Amino acid sequence: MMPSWICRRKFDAASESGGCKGCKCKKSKCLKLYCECFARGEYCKDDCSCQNCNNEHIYQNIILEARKQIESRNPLAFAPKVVTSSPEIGNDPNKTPASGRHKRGCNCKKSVCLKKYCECFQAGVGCSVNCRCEGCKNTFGRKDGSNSMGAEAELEEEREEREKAVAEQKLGKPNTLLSQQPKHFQAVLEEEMSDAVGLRGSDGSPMTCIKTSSPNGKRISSPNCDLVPSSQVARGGRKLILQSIPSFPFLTDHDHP
DNA sequence: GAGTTTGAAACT
DNA sequence: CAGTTTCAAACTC
Repeated sequence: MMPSWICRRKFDAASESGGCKGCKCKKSKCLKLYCECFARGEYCKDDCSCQNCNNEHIYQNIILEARKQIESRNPLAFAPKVVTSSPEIGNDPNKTPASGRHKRGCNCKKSVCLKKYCECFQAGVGCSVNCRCEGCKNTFGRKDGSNSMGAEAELEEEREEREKAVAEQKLGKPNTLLSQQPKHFQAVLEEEMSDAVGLRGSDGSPMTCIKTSSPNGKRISSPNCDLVPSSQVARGGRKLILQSIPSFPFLTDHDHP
């Protein structure tokens, strides 16, 4: 039987779009971040068509080992990738997920951040200064914050592009683009999120959080930057609260740093 | 449905 | 740690 907590997206946020389709892993045994289920902190499920899957309840120990290994490499590997703004946005047509940002940013070169290869676009958020993308055209927001055209024309163009992109996504497969992040991975903001998720102050100047960058350009944001300092109060008195990140339930019980 | 493209993740 | 390989999703035909 499948525990009810598995793949909540299937039952709530993505219930309309069928966004949670399950993985199709063949070689990773669903024990690496390549596996979407594993990466989300979920067991594989009936929808999956994976092979040699070890991401099942009966392999708890194996999963635990795999997680430890991955976390040893990147402690934030299972942290939410995207910090979205408050849930109410989903109900407000005037607001978009672009208010959120992908924490590590993307590294797109050819997709110009207009396809779901782009993690930012896929999550329905704009690119940010965290991104190292080339030719960014992310319709949810570009990393250069390009409002150079200024004004409403730009906004209108972006809106059209976004709608077009969303429509295209919807045509073939169910669109997960705008689906909510798993609720257990969702960040909640009190008041409003600062621009670019704490990367900029209200005056647009860079925040003081330190971003480290690893070789090959991959960045690992500092915990202070990602999770907001202990005060949890960003400049301007805005407060960011990351909700708990319970991945595999059995792991959260006794496997927590 | 099969094959290709893409970029993250993993590896050396 | 920079470069390369592997991987699976997204995409195209």
